[in-house]
Amino acid sequence: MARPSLTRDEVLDTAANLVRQHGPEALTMRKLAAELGTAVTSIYWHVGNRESLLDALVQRTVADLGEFRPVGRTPAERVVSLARILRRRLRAHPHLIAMAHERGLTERMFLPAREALVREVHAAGLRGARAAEAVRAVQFQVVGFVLVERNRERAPVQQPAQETTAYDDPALARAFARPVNEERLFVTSVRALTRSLLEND
Amino acid sequence: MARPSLTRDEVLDTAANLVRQHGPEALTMRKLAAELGTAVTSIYWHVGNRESLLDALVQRTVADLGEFRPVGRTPAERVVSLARILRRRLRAHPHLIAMAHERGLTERMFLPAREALVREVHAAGLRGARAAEAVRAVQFQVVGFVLVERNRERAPVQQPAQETTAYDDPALARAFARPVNEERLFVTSVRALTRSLLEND
DNA sequence: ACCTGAACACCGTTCAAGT
DNA sequence: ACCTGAACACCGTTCAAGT
Repeated sequence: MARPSLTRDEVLDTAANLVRQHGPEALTMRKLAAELGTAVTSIYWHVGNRESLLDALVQRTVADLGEFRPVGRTPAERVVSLARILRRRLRAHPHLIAMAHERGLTERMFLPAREALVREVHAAGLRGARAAEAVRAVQFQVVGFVLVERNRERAPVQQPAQETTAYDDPALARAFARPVNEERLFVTSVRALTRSLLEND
Repeated sequence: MARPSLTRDEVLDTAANLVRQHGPEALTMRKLAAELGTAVTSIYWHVGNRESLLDALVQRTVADLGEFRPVGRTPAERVVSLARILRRRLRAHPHLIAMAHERGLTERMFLPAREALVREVHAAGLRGARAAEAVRAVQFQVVGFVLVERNRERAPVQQPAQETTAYDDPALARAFARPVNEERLFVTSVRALTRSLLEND
């Protein structure tokens, strides 16, 4: 006993815990079964297979990202604030990003913020296809940035990358030698992109 | 016989072929050994293990990306052209992007283009830390975009994503319903980012 | 220096059988 | 409707033994 009846939610919860603590590669059907105190095969009845289990995990997490309340006085400022919120929320689930990416669910990750972004782009005076393109540009930018950034974190040695070229610009060489300030680079990038996109020329 | 002596390069070549034809997940040590006509364990002598084999594959491919010759009259135009070249080269190796990413080698992918980018940013009048930041912003943008884009291609059903919200902008709703024109979105994004970054204000 | 087969410790998944 | 154990078809890797 001690196991009244296995539910799909229980499977998902336990799986989510395993992922949170040891990463997605540690989530094997057999370990999960052990954790749940059931036979491996029981899991299959509830979630189909490993792939759809991970899919479900990603979807649940993305759905839980919460609401997006922008701050700032101009639409551009508010877009930047939305980007920062989305980045922070995604980074709060360290494994989500890679998991969603590996499962082809990257796009899902920026859907929660889309509505809020549309509102700001509208406020800036863009409509129709032009507005949609601006929203998509920001979405690709934010999610792409977070993907690259997360990747750098778990990157290996981070070799100096044969910094042979001198560039005739010592300050630039020093800047490249320093580690990247990601928050700063992110804000600079999003601000630069947004400024151009929201210009009504 | 028929196998005079196994070399590291031969292992890498055959592995690269397997990946090109069937994707990285099809590259198992056992299949590779069968393809090579050797014992599985021989491979280990030459390349260490599966992980470093894939690392070597990524590095070799990235090193083969070739030179970057920008076109255009203004630095901004030339930066955009560099971004397009890099994107095209990366997309020419469909599995490279995901492989590099999964291995924490994402950063490697944009090193070949860095030197050329620095030149243009210098030509635009930026120096030092400011120039380095502009280069990095473009690099993150390009690689992030390609990551997101590649991911969308192998994405599942591409569910309409509960397009419940009406937005009060039918043209925008239609734009979101249409598939993304990625080349166009890419150029728009890079151009927008570059324009702001290269402004000397 | 290079190659081998056997063995270990894992996987995900299927399926017939149980209650 | 739900759970089980046994079995299948894979993996990557190690290691002692060969030449």
